[in-house]
This record gives sequence, C-alpha cells and structure tokens, in this order.
Amino acid sequence: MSSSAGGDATTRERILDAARAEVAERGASLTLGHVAARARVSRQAVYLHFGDRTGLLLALVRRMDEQLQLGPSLEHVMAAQNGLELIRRTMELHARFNAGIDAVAQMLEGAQYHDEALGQAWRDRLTFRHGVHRRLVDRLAAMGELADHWSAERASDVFHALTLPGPWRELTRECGLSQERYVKDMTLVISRALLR
Amino acid sequence: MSSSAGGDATTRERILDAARAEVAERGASLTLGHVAARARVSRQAVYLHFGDRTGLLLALVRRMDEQLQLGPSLEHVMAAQNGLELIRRTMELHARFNAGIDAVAQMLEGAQYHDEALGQAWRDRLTFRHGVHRRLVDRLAAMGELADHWSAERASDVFHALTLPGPWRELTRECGLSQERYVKDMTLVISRALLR
DNA sequence: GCGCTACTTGACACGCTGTAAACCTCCGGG
DNA sequence: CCCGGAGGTTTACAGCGTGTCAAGTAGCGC
Repeated sequence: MSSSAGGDATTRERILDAARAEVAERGASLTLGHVAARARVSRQAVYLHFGDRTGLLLALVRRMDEQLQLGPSLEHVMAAQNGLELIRRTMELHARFNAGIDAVAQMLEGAQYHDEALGQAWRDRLTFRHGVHRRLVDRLAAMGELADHWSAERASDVFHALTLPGPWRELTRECGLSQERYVKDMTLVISRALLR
Repeated sequence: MSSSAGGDATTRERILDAARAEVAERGASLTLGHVAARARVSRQAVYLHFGDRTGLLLALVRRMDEQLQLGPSLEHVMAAQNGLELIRRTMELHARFNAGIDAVAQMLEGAQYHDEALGQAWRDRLTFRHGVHRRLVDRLAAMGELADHWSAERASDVFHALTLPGPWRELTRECGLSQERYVKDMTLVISRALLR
C-alpha cells in the first residue's frame, strides 16, 4: 500500500513516495530539496526522518524490499517440475522484478562507488541474489539436470551474472526486446548453458 | 596534436593522465581540484583546456579510444576459422579490454543519467560495440554455424548484452573468477547459445 | 494551561563547479 | 630592444547542494 493518494499517509511515507518518484525521474542526481518539495514538507523534515541523503536512499531501498514480497514468487519458481521450467520461471521473475526496481537499482549502482553505505546495500542485495541462484542451481543438480562441466558454484556465478539488471536493461530498453522476448531468449541461453 | 607525437608531456596530457588516475581511484566522484593538483597545474588550467568537467571526461574517453587500437585485435578475432574459435577470441578480447577500460566505463555508466553528453558518449560506444557483435554474428551465419532459432539481429543483441562490462565485473571482481575462467566459462555459454 | 512531538523557518558553514579579471612569463618578430 | 600573444597562475565570487543549528509554531493528550 504505497499510497500516493493525498491525505493521511504519514510524513515519512510521503517523503519516501516522493523520493521514489524523484529517483524515477532524475536518477541518482535527485536533490533533497526536490524530494521535500514533492512531498510538501520542508527540507529539514527529510533530515529529521532520515538523518541524511544516504539514510533516505537506504530507507527507500529497504521499503522496496518489503513491498516486493519476493518469497511467494521464489516458491513458485522452486516448485518447477523440470530444469527448463525452473529457468523459464526464473527469467519471468527477473523480467517482472527488474521492471519494478530498475530505477532504484540504477541509482544504487551509480552511487556505490562514492557512498560506502549505498555500495554495501547494493552489494548485500547482489549477495542475496547470488545465493538465490545458487539454490536454483542446486535444485537443477538435485534433479540431475545440471550439465557435467559446471560446478554448482560456477554455474550459479554465471546464472547470477548474466541475469543482472544491466543486461536486462540493455536488451529491453536499448535493443528493444519485449519482456516476453527477453524471457524467451534468455531462457534459451541459460538452459543451453546450464542443462545437460 | 594530442597524444601520439613525441615524448614531451604537454600540460594537456598531464591533466588527462591525472584524470585517468583520479577516475581509477575515486570513480565518478573525482573533483577538478584533485585532478589539477595531481597534474600540478591550477584548477583553471583544466577549464582553459577542456571547458568544463564534462569536456575533460569526454577528452579522457576519446584518448582511451585512440590508445586502445582496437582494429588489429578485431581483425584477429574475425580471422578465426570456426565459430567456437571466433567466440573464444571475442571473449579473450573482452576480458583484456574490460580490464583496461573498466574504471572509465564504470564512471561513464554512473554519469550517463545526469550528464547528457557523457550519456551520449557511453551510448555511442555501446552502439559501436553492438555493431561489432552484429558483424561477428554475421560471420557465424556465413560460416553456417549460427543456430537456426536465432535471427542475426537477436543473436547479436544477446551476444552484446551478455558480454557487457557489468557481468564481466561481477564475475571477475565479485565472484572471484580469473580472466582465464571468465573466458572459458563465457565461451562455453555463448557458444552453446549461438552455435548449432 | 503544560508539555510533548512533529514540523517549519531562516541562517549558516562547507565543498564543488564554473566564470571573471588581473597578472606573470617565456618566446618570437619587427 | 621593445611588443605582443600564448599559456598559465592567482584571487575572487556567484550558484547550488548538503548538512547543522536555533528558534518558533501547531496540534494533542493530560
């Protein structure tokens, strides 16, 4: 329930909604002044709630984590009955997920090298993401479908790296692939790479 | 005029060298003050030579283009006698190339959304890069080795997107793969994806 | 009414960018 | 020998964004 509808949302929520919108529009170069103006609070209110710019962005990232409810989607992926289907579901999840978080992800990626805390936040998410792919690969192995030439570790490295937001962004935003095409083509690439 | 001729380090060259070093150390958050100090010139000298911050970074990018001498390497890749070898050589080139340009590439990627000119510079390079992969795929097709399910366009999209600096960075810097492993694993992935 | 919380207003120090003006210094030419 | 320009330096300043501070105010429970 990220209300963007007027009245009785808390100030904190209004600021976060404004920050989300500003990130979407201006990317990493948002200013606290603009965020505050959009939320119709004073710039100082932002400092009172979040300490500093970094604190605001971290809170934004954390709220998106909560809102995304990744758990059920992951269970659905894991419930796939064969390797190809597991990979297809994974790519569907990536396509949907990436579309939702891309603006924030881009901001985090850009900020990671001059803001230690944001860098850590991004790294944490990548580590989690890597872990998920490791579990997926383990499942493939348990089903006896992982190709012999891969260790589980290396396969998860590749699975993780090739499905990052970067390639998704390039394919869908610049090369003009639809989400469906992304899912289809990447499913093909990954399944040919990882499966027997 | 700029780089190639004799050995006397012009002020302009000293500034560019300093900028390159600063980018390597501080990424996108370099300041003109630091660049100038490192080059042992006044901050204003930087403005006299390059106009503004963006101008300096564009000049840096252009100089790296010139220094990299991509042509011969590309010819070597194109001279491969079969599809697998062509892909292997491509991945070797990427591994070497990425290691050299990564700091600057990262800076450009990060800057692209709040600096139109830098964004354009990055986009130009990606477009060129995409074109190269298109030619590689055409070569694969001419050799009769491109798998049937790919159109040349789509195959080049995927080839291009999966070999971007982002995945390379993740695999070699975060997952700890050596350059050799990167080449080996990615050659496997791409060849299984694209070849018959 | 009291006091607390939440927020506002206005001011300020700091760092970085970008511009401006005055000066300095070497070097070549009339 | 003096002139002038090219290339650089120094100092100053405006603009903007961050982060901090202090004082003030509106609403609310008690």
